[in-house]
Amino acid sequence: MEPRRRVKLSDVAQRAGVSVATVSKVVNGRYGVSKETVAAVQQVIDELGYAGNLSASSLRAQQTHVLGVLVADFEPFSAELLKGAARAAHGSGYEVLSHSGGDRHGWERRSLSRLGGTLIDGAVIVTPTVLDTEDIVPVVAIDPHYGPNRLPTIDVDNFEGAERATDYLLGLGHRRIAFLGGRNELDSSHLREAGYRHAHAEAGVEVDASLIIETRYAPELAAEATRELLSLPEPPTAIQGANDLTALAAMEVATEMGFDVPGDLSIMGFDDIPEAGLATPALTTVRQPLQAMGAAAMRMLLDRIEGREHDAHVRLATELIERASCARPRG
Amino acid sequence: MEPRRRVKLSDVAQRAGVSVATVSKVVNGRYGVSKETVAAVQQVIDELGYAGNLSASSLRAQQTHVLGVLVADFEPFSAELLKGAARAAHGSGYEVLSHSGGDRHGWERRSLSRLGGTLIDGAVIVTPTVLDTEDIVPVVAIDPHYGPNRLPTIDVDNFEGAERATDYLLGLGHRRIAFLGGRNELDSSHLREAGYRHAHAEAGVEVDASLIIETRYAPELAAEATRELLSLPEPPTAIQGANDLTALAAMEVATEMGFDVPGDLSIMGFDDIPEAGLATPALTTVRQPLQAMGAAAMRMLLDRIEGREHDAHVRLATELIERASCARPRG
DNA sequence: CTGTTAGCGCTTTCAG
DNA sequence: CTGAAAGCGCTAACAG
Repeated sequence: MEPRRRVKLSDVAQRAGVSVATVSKVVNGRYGVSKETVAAVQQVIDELGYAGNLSASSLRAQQTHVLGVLVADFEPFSAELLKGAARAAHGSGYEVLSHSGGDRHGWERRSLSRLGGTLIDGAVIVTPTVLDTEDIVPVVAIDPHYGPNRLPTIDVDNFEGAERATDYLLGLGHRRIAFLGGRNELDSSHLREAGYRHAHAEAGVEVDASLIIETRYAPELAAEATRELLSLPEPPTAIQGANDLTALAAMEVATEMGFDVPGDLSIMGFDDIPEAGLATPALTTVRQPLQAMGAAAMRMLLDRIEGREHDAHVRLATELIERASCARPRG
Repeated sequence: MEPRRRVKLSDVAQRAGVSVATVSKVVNGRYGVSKETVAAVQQVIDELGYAGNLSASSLRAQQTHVLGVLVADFEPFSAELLKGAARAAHGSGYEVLSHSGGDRHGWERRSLSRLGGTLIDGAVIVTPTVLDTEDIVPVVAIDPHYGPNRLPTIDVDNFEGAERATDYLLGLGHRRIAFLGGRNELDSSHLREAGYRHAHAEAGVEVDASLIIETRYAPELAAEATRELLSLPEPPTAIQGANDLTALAAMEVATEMGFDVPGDLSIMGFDDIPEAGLATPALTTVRQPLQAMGAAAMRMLLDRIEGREHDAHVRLATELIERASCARPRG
């Protein structure tokens, strides 16, 4: 079968012997069309398998009943959030469309400009870094740059989560704990490092500054940093990653270099993406309830759009998930 | 800051003192604009943070450089495929947009009609059931209804994968193996059941027809079926699910009912979604290389669109992943 | 109740 | 090299 032409409103109109306006009314369930006409038009719609063109209708209509989940990239973290957001949208009468803006700076603003106002009626934005204010359409942020800001926000207590993780390592007896930082301009990243430092301070353990390296959440940089760390005259006995992907990269390098995890080196993550539990050894980490966060964000967006009251900021609890990548240091 | 108005092409044109046509040319890098004009316009674009409206441009232009990944729903299976597809699109010059059509019948055709031709230049469609032919825009199917059909397709050998899984159970000594089927109208589902039957035949073990129940890949139906199965006078000693979600639902019910998995009952899945490895006990299953399948589909789509030669059908290998949910039957 | 008309924001001939 | 004008497919007044 040759690539078929898309069937459009005018095709339906012509076949049904009515105007496009009438068909449009039928499609959108507007009043002011006789039962007979509705039936006749509907019949043709079914025959032809007509489904409205989203670009065209969104350009003209004020609402599309499509909500966006805007992410920098489809990686495990955002994929989990997406699952949760989609679940929360079920039965709401809204469809969900997810757009990956590509990692470049300003992706969130760009995505929003390109889709907002026409294509989507609102958006959940995952980890925006330059956007701190409502813009074009209703927006809810997950784990944004500046912590609770002018955007309705879903996040977790990053400080407390990281602190607890460090405490755990300290409690195991570690005294040289490296920290593979994220991106310092990100609030969540900053807070995780602060939690790490605070736990040390509380325990009266001094932090060796050379053990803190910024890896920008990039696995390659984390791998490189780990190589350096483990080549030190006095290597750390534990590595805490600013997120799971970072920790997992560290684990891979450590294993390659012949270190036994957790025998020679303990590794701690943050996020609890599915890959964390699947790693060998399974990664001990701080769980963010990602799907619940995605769902909460979607619910909040729906509340905004439909004019319901809602909190401006929802903070969910983290949980330390003890698996197999941390143990007491040797000796 | 009050909800800002979207900045449009005409705003840029006005501010730069040129026509919209000229701005459009600059935005799209068309020839026939003087260097000075380009620079001036570009400056205004940056100042205003202009980013073209996707609906509008897609309506007029023949290409959007956006590719769709069309799914019925964002669940673990499609989320994995999406990760792989997105990875393969990196650096291709195409953005990816994923749309969840909602589970209703005909979602794939509807999604394609709504987005195809205007919004997206091509699509990867996950598990289409009614679409078997090219339509509007280039399409690649992952695990479609009718097996290798007229659509370029990515899949795995479902028959062989299921057969191997059943063999494994048979090899462990199981003789009463229940099969929680998927949707019989789906080719992959059909083949998995056929593999299950064939393994029995080869081993000379008769299949008890009352042990085969169609659960339509719905966890609730799988749960119900499991309850019935385990209430039988002579319950099965193993349950093989048509997919992981089904198997996981069975595991949950079995555990609730006081059965020890794998002590009293072995459970086998299919797919190896992340949740399979994370379950307790970890699910033994047949792995489909989901991310690789998503990536292969995206590469094939890119090949089609850019006019490169490519295979019409790529079949990837499955692998039996032995984890902890299967053991020898008691006695 | 139905059709005509005027755009939505943008791209693309086609004149100037 | 630049701009005026004609739509892409659809919706929303507004007449009839």
